[in-house]
Amino acid sequence: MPTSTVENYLKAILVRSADADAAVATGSLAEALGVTPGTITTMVKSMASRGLLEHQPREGVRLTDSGRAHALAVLRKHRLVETFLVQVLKMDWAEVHEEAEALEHAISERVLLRIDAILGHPDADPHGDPIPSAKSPQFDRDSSLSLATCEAHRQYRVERILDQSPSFLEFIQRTGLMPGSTVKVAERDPASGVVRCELRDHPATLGLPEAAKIEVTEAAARPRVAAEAHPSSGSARKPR
Amino acid sequence: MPTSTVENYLKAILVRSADADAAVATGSLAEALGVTPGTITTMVKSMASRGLLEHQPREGVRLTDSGRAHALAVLRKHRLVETFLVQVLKMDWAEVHEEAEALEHAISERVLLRIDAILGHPDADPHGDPIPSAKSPQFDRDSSLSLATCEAHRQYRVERILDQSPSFLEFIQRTGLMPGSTVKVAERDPASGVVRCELRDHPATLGLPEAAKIEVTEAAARPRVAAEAHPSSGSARKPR
DNA sequence: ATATGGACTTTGAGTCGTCAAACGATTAAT
DNA sequence: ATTAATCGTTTGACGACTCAAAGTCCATAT
Ligand SMILES: [Mn+2]
Ligand SMILES: [Mn+2]
Ligand SMILES: [Mn+2]
Ligand SMILES: [Mn+2]
Repeated sequence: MPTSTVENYLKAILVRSADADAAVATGSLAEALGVTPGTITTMVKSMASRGLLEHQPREGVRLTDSGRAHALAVLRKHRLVETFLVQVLKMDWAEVHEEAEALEHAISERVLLRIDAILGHPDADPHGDPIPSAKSPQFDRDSSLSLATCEAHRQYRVERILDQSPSFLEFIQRTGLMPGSTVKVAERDPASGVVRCELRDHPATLGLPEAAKIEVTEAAARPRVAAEAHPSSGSARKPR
Repeated sequence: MPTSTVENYLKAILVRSADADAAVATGSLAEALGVTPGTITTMVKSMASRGLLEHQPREGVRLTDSGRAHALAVLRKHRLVETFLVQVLKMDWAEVHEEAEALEHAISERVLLRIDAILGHPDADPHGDPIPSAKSPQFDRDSSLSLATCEAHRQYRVERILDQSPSFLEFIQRTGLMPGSTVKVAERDPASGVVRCELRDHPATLGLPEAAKIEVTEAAARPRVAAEAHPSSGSARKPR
C-alpha cells in the first residue's frame, strides 16, 4: 500500500525506463517530480528498502518486478480515468491529465473494473497512450515515426501525443491534430525549424520540437485509439 | 487548500454540529476519526490557527463560516460521488460510502460540476442524506421519525439510513428497506427490544437501536431521494 | 469541602516527505 | 595530471500527522 507520493515516483520511473533496462537518473526524476535532488535520493533509498526498486548510487534506479507491477497499475488507472473523463463525463481533452493525476491515487480496483467495463476495455487513452492491461503488463514502444521524421506529401494518421501540458494539448485540439486524424506534411524546413502540414480541410504550422511530439503511422495502419473522432454508427462503446 | 486529513476533520465536525450552535466535543471526534484524544487537541489547535474553527478548551469546537463552507463542499462531493457511483457506475449501494471517503478529496470542482449535471442535480444521496447545494448551504434536519418512533400499523416511506457501515447497509439492502421503500411497523416490543415490520411482500425483524437508524415519513409525503427504487418509465435521470 | 473519575491537554517522540546547503564523486577540459 | 563543472549524496532542519503516557480541569458524589 504505497502512498500517493510513492505512486507518483513509481510512475515517473516507469515511463522513463521504457527503453531497455537502462537505469533512470535521479536527476531526471527530480525534474519530473518537481522536488530537489536530495529529496529524490532520500525517497529512492526508502523505496529501495521496501523492495520497489534498486538504487545504484551515482548511476540511477531500476524498478523491481514488484515496483514495476505497482507502477503499471497506477499508469493503468491514470489512463483509464482519462478515457472515462473524456468519453463519459465529456470533459475537455486538454484538462483530463491533471484530473487523472489526482484520481489515479483515489480509485479502487472495484471502481476501476466498472470504468473499464463501461468503456469497453479500451487499449489507448485519449492522447493515444497505451493502457497497460490488467493481466499482460505489456508496454509497447512501437512506432517511432513523428511529424518531425515522417515523409512529406504522404498521408499519415495521428496515433499519439507525447506531451500532457494543457497548453500544448489545447493547440493540438485547436488544429485538429488529435489521435485518429489524418495529416500530411507539406513542407519541413530544418533551417527555419518550421513544419507545415495539411489537415483534412485546413493547414497548420508548428515547430520541429513540437512536431516530434506527434506520433504518426502510415494512414493505412490499423486504428488503435479509444477516443471518438467521428460519430460512427451505433453506441458510443467500442468492443475489445 | 486543506489536506484530505483536515477535510475529514471538517466533515466530521460538520455532521456533528447539525443541532444549533452547540460545540462539538473533541472526544466525539477522536472516536469518529479513529485517532487518540491528544491528536484531536493538536489538530484542532492548528485548524483554529488557520481560521477554520474556534476551540473552547475543555468544551469543544465550532466551525467558522470559512470552515463550514469547506466542510459543506466536502460533504457535497462525498454525496454526489456516492450517487454517481450507484447510478452511473452501477456499484453496490453498500460499498460506495467507503469509495466516496477517498474520492471526495480527489475530485475537482470541474469534475463535480459534470457529475452533478449528469445526475440531474439530485438533492439526496443513495442513503437519503441531503446533498448540500452549491449555493445555498442549507442543511436540513427535518424528519425525526424513525422505525423506532413511528406509529405501528401505518404505512411509512423510508427516507434515510443513518449508518454507513457496509454490514448494516447490506442488511438494509437484503431486507429491501432502502430509501423509497414503503414499510409498516407490525409490532414493537420494548421489553425484548425487537421491532417487527411488514415490507411490500415480506416481513423483517430488527433491533430497536437499528430501527432508530431508519428515518421515515408518512407514506403520503413527497419523495426526495435520488436512488432508483422502481424501474419507472423513461430515462434513469431525475429532474431537479 | 474534599475526593474521585472522566474528559481533555500537554509533552516527548516517531514517520513521511520535503528543503537548503554542505559535501563527495565522476567526467570533461585544460 | 590538475582543474572545473556537473551530478548526486549527506546532513540538519522543518511541517504535518500521529501515538503513548503523564498531567490538568472540573463536575459530581460523598
Ligand atoms: Mn498522481
Ligand atoms: Mn494520457
Ligand atoms: Mn474522506
Ligand atoms: Mn451517503
